[in-house]
Amino acid sequence: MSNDENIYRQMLKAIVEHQLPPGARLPEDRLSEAFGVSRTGIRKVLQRLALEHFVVIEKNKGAQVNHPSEAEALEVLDSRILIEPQLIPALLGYWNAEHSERFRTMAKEEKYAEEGNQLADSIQLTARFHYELATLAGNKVLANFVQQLCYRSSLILAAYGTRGSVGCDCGDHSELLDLLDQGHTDKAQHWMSHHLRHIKSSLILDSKPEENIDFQRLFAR
Amino acid sequence: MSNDENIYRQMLKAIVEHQLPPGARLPEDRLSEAFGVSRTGIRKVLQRLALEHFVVIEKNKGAQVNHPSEAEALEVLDSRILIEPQLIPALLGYWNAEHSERFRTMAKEEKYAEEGNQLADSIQLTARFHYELATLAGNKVLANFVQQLCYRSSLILAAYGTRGSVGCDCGDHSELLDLLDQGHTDKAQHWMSHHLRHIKSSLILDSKPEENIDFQRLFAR
DNA sequence: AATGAATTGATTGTGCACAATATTGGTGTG
DNA sequence: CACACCAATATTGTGCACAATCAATTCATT
Repeated sequence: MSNDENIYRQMLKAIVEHQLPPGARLPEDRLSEAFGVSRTGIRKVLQRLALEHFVVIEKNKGAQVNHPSEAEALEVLDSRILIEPQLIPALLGYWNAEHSERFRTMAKEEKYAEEGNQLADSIQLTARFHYELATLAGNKVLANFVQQLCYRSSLILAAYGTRGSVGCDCGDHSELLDLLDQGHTDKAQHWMSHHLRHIKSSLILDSKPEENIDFQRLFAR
Repeated sequence: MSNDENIYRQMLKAIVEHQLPPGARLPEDRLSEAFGVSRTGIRKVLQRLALEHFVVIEKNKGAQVNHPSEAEALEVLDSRILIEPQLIPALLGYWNAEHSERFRTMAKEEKYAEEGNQLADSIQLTARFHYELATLAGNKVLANFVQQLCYRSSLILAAYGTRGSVGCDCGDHSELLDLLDQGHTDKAQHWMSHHLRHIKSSLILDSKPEENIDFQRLFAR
């Protein structure tokens, strides 16, 4: 694996696992000495992360971990609600016992990680479950997009999640696997939709003013 | 607008308008003197275009305009087929006479451009119609993705399109606007789906070996 | 004491130079 | 003549230095 790619993954991992909280500044000097490369390589990685909305770069002010706006948070979840259930029919065309086995293992590990309060593992496994499922539908373009949305969801949960819950409390992912094993397309789609809506509605949107506070309106006489 | 952004747009424009054909090499030196900036700025733009799949960068070999594989072409169209019709319900929630007016103008310009064989304008307007419609659905995350898919579709048509047709021959976009004006959600969704499937099926997939040409087989005696 | 200007320090933006790598054409040898 | 090896050229990869910009503190003035 190329060196850039390596740095990229480490930073992405740190962000989605909530090691680097939303809003954390990311000075190029510090990072360059941490990874032992020059600023050139760091900038490349930061620009990529910025395009994927994991960091934001302000001109002449540098990069910081993106703190998603409420609107962005809702839109990411809505995107998943629109796409992921739609992938189930294609997915079921390929579904077999081997896949079932693999995902059940993953769901178990995820459950243990959550029960054991292993935040990082729990986050990774929750995201992986969703985007590996998406990958099985056979469309790489969509699968990559879903993967990004899943990682962005992790970041969103860092900002707006109920502390302790990094994903879904409503039962666990094995319920979906049961439906897939039984070939219940409609029910599986419905489950997925409900599942994502549940996550969306569990976000704590306390309407912090965020950016661009409108003082005109706030202090209108 | 920042200088980088300006260069980015010019290059993207050149690619989607088929000025730079799929497979064209993009040497950094040449570009840097063309735009009057150093290679640093060019590399930044090229890396962004690579992430968005408009160019491909091979390590130590530089960048060239992406020549989408058949699989990629089909996946991009399938993605649009899955997403765009689903945006119609949300879209209709905001639809009004003003929008209708704007899009009808656009559809007319598009028609003239196509009849006048103004390839570049025709391509731009076709793409814009779709992604501005997507924007109206109110989800920026999805709208941006659709926009990318539309531009990638332009590139795909450069590689696999029937010469002369850069979009849709099955009637034109004003048909959709009629359905939207009448508030026929189902019919509008169906039209969009049909429209995109038509474009997909019009691709000429002649199974060119593409990359990694198997000369063994090609010149087998 | 409060306000505004100026200086300092830290950080990012950009160009340039050199190192690393791939490709092409040539050269020598079996 | 065929083959392998080597050299030359062109192009990309990476680090570094300097310029530009921003934030904060200090200083001067009223």
